[in-house]
Amino acid sequence: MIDPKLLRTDPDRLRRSQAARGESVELIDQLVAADDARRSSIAAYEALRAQQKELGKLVARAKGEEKAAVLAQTKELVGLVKAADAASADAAQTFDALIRQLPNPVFDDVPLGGEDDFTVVSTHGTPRDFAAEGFTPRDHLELGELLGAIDMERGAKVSGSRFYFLTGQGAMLEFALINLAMAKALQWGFTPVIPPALVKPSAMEGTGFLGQAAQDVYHLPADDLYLVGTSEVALAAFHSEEILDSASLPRQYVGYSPCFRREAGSYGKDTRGIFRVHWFDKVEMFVYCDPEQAHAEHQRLLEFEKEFITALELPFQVLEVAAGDLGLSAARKYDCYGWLPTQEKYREVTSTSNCTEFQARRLNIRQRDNAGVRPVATLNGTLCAMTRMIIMILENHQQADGSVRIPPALRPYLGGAEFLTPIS
RNA sequence: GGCGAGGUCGCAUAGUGGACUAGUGCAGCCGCCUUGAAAGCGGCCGAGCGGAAACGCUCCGUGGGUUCGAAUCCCACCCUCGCCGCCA
Repeated sequence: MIDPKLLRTDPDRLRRSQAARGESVELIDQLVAADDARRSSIAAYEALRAQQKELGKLVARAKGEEKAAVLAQTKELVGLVKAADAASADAAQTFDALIRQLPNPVFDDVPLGGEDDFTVVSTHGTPRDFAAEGFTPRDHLELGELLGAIDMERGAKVSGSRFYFLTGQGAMLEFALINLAMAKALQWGFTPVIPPALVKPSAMEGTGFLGQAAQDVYHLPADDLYLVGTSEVALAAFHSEEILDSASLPRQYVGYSPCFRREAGSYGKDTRGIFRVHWFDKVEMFVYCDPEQAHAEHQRLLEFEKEFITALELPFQVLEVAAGDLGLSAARKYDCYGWLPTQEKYREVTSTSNCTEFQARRLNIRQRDNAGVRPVATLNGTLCAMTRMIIMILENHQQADGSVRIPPALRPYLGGAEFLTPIS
C-alpha cells in the first residue's frame, strides 16, 4: 500500500509510475475522488457522533421529565449516526479496495518497458566453450538421469506434471547447497529461520500475492490457507502488526522453505526437467530496515547473491527489471541470470526486490524512535533456489563423460567429493 | 476432537450498563537532589486518522447484535493456557 497522503501531495508521481508499469492511470483519479469522499464522510460522522456523546452525558445526569426530553432528542439522532457510520464505512471500503490494487510506485530511474526491456547491469565470468573442449553439452535432465539425481517420471507418476524426485547425489546436492547458503548467510549476519509454508490470507494479501498474482497461488479452501510461493511471505508477515525499535534495524533473516507455484500462465513453457516446477525449495533473504537505508540494503542483497553465484563458479549477468515486469510490491528489482549452456542463453536464478514501505503498510509493520512511529521498508532476495541452481551446476560443470565437477566451495558439504559421477 | 479457564495501553493488574476523558503498579523518558549512582521527589509516558494548533473521532482478541449510551449484556468466530484423547 502506498502512503495515502501521496494522493494529495504528489499524484503526478503516482501517474508516472502507473504509466511506466503500463497500468491504469485513471486509477489515480478514481483514488483521489474516493479519498475525498472518504474524508468528507468521516467528518460528517464525527460531527454527529460528538453531538450524540454530549447528549449521552446529559441523559446520564438528568432526572425525571428533563431526562425524558433529552432521551427523545438523542433517540432522533440514532438513525442519523447509523446512516453516517454506514456511509463512511462504505466510502472507506471503496477507497481501501482501490488503494490495495495500486502497485508500489516505481523509482523514476527504473527502465521503461516490459519483460524484454531489462537493462544488463553487469556480466560476470565467461561461458565455457564446449566445442573447443570437443563435446556437446548434455542438458540438466540427461545429466540428472545419468547421475541418478533427478527422477521426473516418478515425479509425474506420484504428483503429476512439473513434479520431480531428487534422488541420491541430487538430494545430497540440495542439502549441500542449503548448508553452503546458510553458512554464508550466517557469516553475513542473518538470523536463520524455518518458516511455515502454509499461511493465512492476511499474510498472502499483505505481501501482495493475492492481486493479479493470485492465479499462481495454491489455496486450501477447507482451511482457508495458502501454500507460499516463497518464504518471503512468512518472513514478511513475521513482524506484522508490530512496532520495532529503530535501534534494532536493519533486521536480516534468512529462511529456508518449500515454495509452491501453480504456474497457471505458463502452459507449455519450460516443460523439460526441473526448470519450471510446481514445487521447489529455496533459501531466501529478507530485510527490514529504515526506508532511508533501503536502497543500500538492496545493493547489499544483490552483492550477496553475486557472491553466492560466483562461489559456485557460474557465469552470470545482473539485470535490472523493467517497470512493466515488476510485481505489485517492488519499486525496483534486480535478477541474476545464470548461463545455461544447452539453451545458450542466460536464465533467471535469483531475484531481489526493494519493496520500500509497500508491504510494511499492508502488514502494519512500523518502527519507533525519538522522531515517532513510521513504517519500515522491506526487501527480499533469493540466495539459492534449489532446482535452478542444480540445473546451473550440472550443465556448467559437466564433463565429457557425464560426470559433474563440484565447485570447491560446495565440496565441504559433500564429504570432500570433487565430482558427481554417473551411476552404473 | 472433548471439557475447563482466559484474551484490557510494552509487562502486570483493576474495571459487570452513563463521570471510562480506561484507573493503578512496574518498566521507560525528562528534570530536581547527588562528586557519581541508587533511593526519594516532580513531570511525561499506547496506536491510527484529521488538524498549524487547540482539539475531535476510532481502537479493551475479531465480527455482528441489544441499548439513547457497551470494556461491561447477547450471538458467532479466532487465539492462548490447563487437563483428557490421538499423533511425529
